[in-house]
Amino acid sequence: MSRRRVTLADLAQAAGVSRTTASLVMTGRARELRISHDVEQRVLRAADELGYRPNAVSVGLRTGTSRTIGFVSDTVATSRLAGDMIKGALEAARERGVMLFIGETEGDPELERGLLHAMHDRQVDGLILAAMYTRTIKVPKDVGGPAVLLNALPKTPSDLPSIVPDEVEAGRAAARVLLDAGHRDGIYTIGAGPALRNVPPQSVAAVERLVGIREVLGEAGVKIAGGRMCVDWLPELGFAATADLLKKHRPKALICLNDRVALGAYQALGDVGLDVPGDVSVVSFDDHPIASWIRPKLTTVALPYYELGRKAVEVLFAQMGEEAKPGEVHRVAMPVMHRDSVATRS
Amino acid sequence: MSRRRVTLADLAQAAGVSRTTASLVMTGRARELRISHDVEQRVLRAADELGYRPNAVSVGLRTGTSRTIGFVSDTVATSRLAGDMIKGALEAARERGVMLFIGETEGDPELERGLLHAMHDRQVDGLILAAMYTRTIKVPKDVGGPAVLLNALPKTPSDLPSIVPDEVEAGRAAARVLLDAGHRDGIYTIGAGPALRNVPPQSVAAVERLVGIREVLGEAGVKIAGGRMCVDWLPELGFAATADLLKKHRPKALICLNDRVALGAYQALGDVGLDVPGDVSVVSFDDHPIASWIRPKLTTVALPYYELGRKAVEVLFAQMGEEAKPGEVHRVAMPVMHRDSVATRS
DNA sequence: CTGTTAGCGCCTTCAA
DNA sequence: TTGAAGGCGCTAACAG
Repeated sequence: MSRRRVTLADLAQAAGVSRTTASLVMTGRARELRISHDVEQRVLRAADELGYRPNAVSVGLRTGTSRTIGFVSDTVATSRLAGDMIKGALEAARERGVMLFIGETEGDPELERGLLHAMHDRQVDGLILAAMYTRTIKVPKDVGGPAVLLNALPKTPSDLPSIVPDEVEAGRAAARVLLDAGHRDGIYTIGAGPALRNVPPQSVAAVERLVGIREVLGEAGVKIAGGRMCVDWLPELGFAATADLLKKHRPKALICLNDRVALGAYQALGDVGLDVPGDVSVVSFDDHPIASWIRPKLTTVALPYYELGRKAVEVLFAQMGEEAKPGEVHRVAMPVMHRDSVATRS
Repeated sequence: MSRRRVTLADLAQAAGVSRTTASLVMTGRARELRISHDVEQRVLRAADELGYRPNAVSVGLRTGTSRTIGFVSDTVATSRLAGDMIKGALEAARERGVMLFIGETEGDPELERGLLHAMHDRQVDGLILAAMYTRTIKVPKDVGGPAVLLNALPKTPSDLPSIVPDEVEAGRAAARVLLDAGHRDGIYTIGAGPALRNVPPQSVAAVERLVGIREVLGEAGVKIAGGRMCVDWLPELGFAATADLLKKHRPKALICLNDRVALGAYQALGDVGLDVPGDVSVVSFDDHPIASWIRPKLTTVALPYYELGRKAVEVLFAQMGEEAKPGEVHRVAMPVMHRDSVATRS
């Protein structure tokens, strides 16, 4: 018994019609072209029995379309945080009957060129250019065809739409969490700030979060008491920064610029016998898995990875369908995860 | 200026040769078929100038091969731990000039069928069937063509090769770490054990790790003092299990069945004022990122995700090339990450 | 050594 | 309402 795929010709023969007719029926244009109901059923039945499936490669060659999009990232696929971004993209793609190619550039322009070529060679219908952490990227010039930037903004003006988390609003939300809990003083930032220039290099998240924080606090007439910057948002550095802060100050609330930093802060706080949230409230950003693993569970403003991924393919499809507004920036809301690290002050 | 892709015909015309000749040159068979050096150079130059790239879709249709493999997982792509698996596969694929389709089944057989179809429709050259955590899976029967199981073993005998971490050896290694540090008693397991039947359902890792642990300890004439099982390896459950253990016992060493469990154990130990590793040594498995974030840094036997991914495509290619031994199981070594959670006993 | 010819499987005018 | 024919871009026999 032959394992060869059944082709349209096989199907046509089995149904006793021409290939054209079979094709028409299979592409759902039987009604439109007024093919007899009888013939239509015959074809459909034969297709079912033979297990006919159109060869996507052939269709691709013929139509120039592949129902495939490429997901190219610096290293997002491997980022433990951002697998959800792919998951979101994957699901949105599946809903549209589209497959996903993935590739990583490792930040190497040479690799990036190669990948983009390999994808174009395979006639991808569109491209998602993703970054592991939110930042500005240099848009490769050989992006032929529809593309969107995911978790990234173009370094130089570009027509490509961007999908990014709404970090400014997240900053506002974090500040509001503290305000709502009655905090008015003794608020310090860890990881960046308190001034806008004290941010890790390249990090748009840092400045935008800070902007939001300062805005809401400012409106409420509350001053940030101080802060410590970390060149990288790692637990060790968060620990060091917090330990250093504690040498001179007794904070009542910490806004950590992300969860890994917060983990370090927890450790430093613990070392000097300060209780979270009894003595010090902590808010953070990202909603990394550890946020709900550490004790007390961390109240944090979540990075909406899954939604970002979904949105990317939605925008990409809009892009592919009509002409979209060039360079539009889509901001995805960052939800607050209320947990146990913030105490109410009277 | 036309943006149309340069075709072989264009190239042939520009070089003043036939399409065949151009094709021969471009596929590197000029030497073999003794095409004049002069013509070869002319074609190569023209190709370079025109930026000719063969249309992979067309090649696919013609040759039936697509230089593409499919990576299908239950939900590994999104698993924060296992992004490295994809990364490994991605790199090994890139080295071979192959692209990766990815898809997730969410454990839904219906989705799985659909995905497999979609991939076959696109003529993938091979399939990687991956699981998020090591376990036995039901091999779908419509896997036409070469395929390998990644981080999974077939539930019923199958011809497909498997690539899995060498958990038994990992268990041995963990036990040796303790033995080498002079531990001879007061050793408890957390997450599973001490008996082989006390394991979370479905988890092959649990039983294999336990087997290795018991083997080495047994050989050294050391008895496991006791243990606590967790139905799922989560920090909370690790905490609860350890706290419960501490009500009755004073362990000198803990073998946690994975890092998340170990995190919970740390918390429980801390609560009763026990110091790691001063009072209690801790070894664990997985090398989750938190292992190096918590204090003291956790000594753990690493899950070789990256290597697993690489190996999967290596085996897949071997599979595609020659006939491989059916059903072979490839075990990838799990390296010990020596850190600070184990103290030497005199 | 190089060119001609014939498809791979499908879709799409154009005729019948 | 259906069929025949051509071609997407490429490779592989087979001639010359």
